[in-house]
Amino acid sequence: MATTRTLNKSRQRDAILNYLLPRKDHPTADAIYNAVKEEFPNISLGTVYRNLSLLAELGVIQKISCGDNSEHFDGNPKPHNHFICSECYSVIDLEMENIDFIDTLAATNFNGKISGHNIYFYGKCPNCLKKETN
Amino acid sequence: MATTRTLNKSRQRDAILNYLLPRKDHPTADAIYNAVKEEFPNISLGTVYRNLSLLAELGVIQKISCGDNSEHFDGNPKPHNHFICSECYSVIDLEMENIDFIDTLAATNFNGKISGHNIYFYGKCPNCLKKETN
DNA sequence: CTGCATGCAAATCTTTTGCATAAGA
DNA sequence: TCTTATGCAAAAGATTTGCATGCAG
Repeated sequence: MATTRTLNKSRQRDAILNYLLPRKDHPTADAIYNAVKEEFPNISLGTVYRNLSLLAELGVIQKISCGDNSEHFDGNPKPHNHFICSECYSVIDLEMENIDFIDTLAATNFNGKISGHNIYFYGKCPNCLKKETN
Repeated sequence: MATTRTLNKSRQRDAILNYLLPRKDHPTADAIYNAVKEEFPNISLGTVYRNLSLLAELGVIQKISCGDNSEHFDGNPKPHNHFICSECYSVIDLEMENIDFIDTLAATNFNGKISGHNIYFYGKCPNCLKKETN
């Protein structure tokens, strides 16, 4: 049988979500922990991790692996593309036209089933680019 | 001044590289460690990590973050796209036509400098797909 | 009440690092 | 002999987990 998951209301989970949803950057669990701690001084890192995992599983938020050895979280669950700065590892949403047709291109000569993709563009972010010009 | 790096020959590094280069899968550092240990019973995990990082920096191999909380390594340094199974997390090379033009699409409305991209397609790998049909 | 959620600490896992020694040039 | 590489163990980070307790339904 399928796992039945009944969610109780939780002030902590709400706070985590409220913090993350309006953000444009993509904080780590630890950053979220430190932010939410201002409202809930006793909240624990474990709770933050548990809720972030839960929310990601439910598809309410996204988990992003950008290669700096810690997961980042994105309050926007809809598929979209990211830019990761090779220098400072900041993660930025890219607003670009839909290119889902690449799934079809990828499916050629592949025996598995492709259901989507994540694209990480890389290079230098506006900030690092500016610093460099100095 | 630029950092001058003089590489000595190293049997261990060669063994790591020889193990990785012909592979089609994308093992983790630990998997590589266990494999190379058969030839060098005394090799240490630290040495494996040090050499993998070094080789990745030199552009001889690639480091791949696929979201399972450990880095995978790809003996093919040339840009190409990967498929990651949502179920078993195996990482598979995709052979598909070049779609580098998406960099240009992504650069629209973006103030940073885009120098490339990594695409991770996801879905079910041939193996998991087969099991499911049973 | 009954079960889900939390806080806390300990445990895991992955990766990095310091240091004394070994190997390469 | 001088520098780079290694092995080992400890350290550092990130994430997970066990458990007793607290809160929601």
